[in-house]
Amino acid sequence: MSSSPSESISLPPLNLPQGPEDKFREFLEIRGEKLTAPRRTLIAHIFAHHKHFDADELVSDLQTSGQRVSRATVYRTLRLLVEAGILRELRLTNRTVYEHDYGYPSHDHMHCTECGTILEFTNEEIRQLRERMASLHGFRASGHRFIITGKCGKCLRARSPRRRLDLI
Amino acid sequence: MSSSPSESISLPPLNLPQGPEDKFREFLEIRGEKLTAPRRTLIAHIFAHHKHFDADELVSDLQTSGQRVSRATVYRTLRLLVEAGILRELRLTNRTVYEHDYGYPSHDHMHCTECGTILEFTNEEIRQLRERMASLHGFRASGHRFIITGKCGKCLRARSPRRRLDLI
DNA sequence: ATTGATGCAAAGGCTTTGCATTGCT
DNA sequence: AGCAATGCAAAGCCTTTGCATCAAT
Repeated sequence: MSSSPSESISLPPLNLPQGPEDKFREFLEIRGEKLTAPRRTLIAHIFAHHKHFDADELVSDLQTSGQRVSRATVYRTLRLLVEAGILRELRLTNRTVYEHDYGYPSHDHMHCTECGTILEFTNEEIRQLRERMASLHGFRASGHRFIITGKCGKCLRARSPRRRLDLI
Repeated sequence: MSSSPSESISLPPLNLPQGPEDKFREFLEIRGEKLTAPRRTLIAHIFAHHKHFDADELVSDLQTSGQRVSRATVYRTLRLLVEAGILRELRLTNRTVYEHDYGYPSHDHMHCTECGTILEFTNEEIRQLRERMASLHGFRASGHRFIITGKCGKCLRARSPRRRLDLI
């Protein structure tokens, strides 16, 4: 068996100079806003796991774990966390998911159109390419999205099962 | 004055072995479906201009030009055109736009977060990188999205106007 | 006290769908 | 005739917003 996970493959975290909550507090303070209880609940929850999630999953996960934050607040807070550079928003074909940004190495994604798995990978060339292309066109890049779509190994194997007997 | 256009910069079209309508007819025939009058209206309209557009623009552009196709049919047809590989769907931050795919060279995008301009560019390395990354992770790539976000030259100039007098 | 945050429910976009009607082949 | 497409209006998602209430400084 390979060790390939099924939902989202993580990269090793960076060493955090400060936790995401601190970072959020700082962000809010600058804008004269507050790190309230619901917001802390959310950030704690989000950083307890490393996975891609959408707003709805967040709401129901919270409910499951006994906590509760209103849907409106979840949406409002997600937006803030993205603005703060703590979460990154990823618009996939069917849904919008979020992932950790702060304290996590920059990376790109492969998205399996079959099972929905999101795989993360890093490659330095992409950023270089982006800078090169941007300056070539008078652009100043602030970010990029590079998403490879296709089928993951698991789905490829499932679809064309290449039975053992054929190999005899 | 530079020659930079404002809405979407086009690449030179490829030589079409068959027109987009033929391609669509072929696609539909295989599925036992029909190239009807509304569908022809749509495809003619879409390929009359080369620009990025969203569903709503398409509806109103049609109305302006006296033609009329119901919103439902527009949505249904757009979906078919994407399935047929004739249009490509691009999910930007705020809206979903479509662009010509069939008969048009493959390319990537820069998206100005300031004015919304979409700029197209080609670069061979991206595809190679994509294949390399995919096989490295047991993936079979079927496509990719590479969107560089930032500010276009025009907006950069507008923001920091660097007045002529300063240069004297 | 004052300012912002929360929760609720309502409102909004955008997109899809059920269904009766129309139109091809 | 028979099957699929259209148009309309209604329904569905997901997300945002108005507003009264609550909380924290």
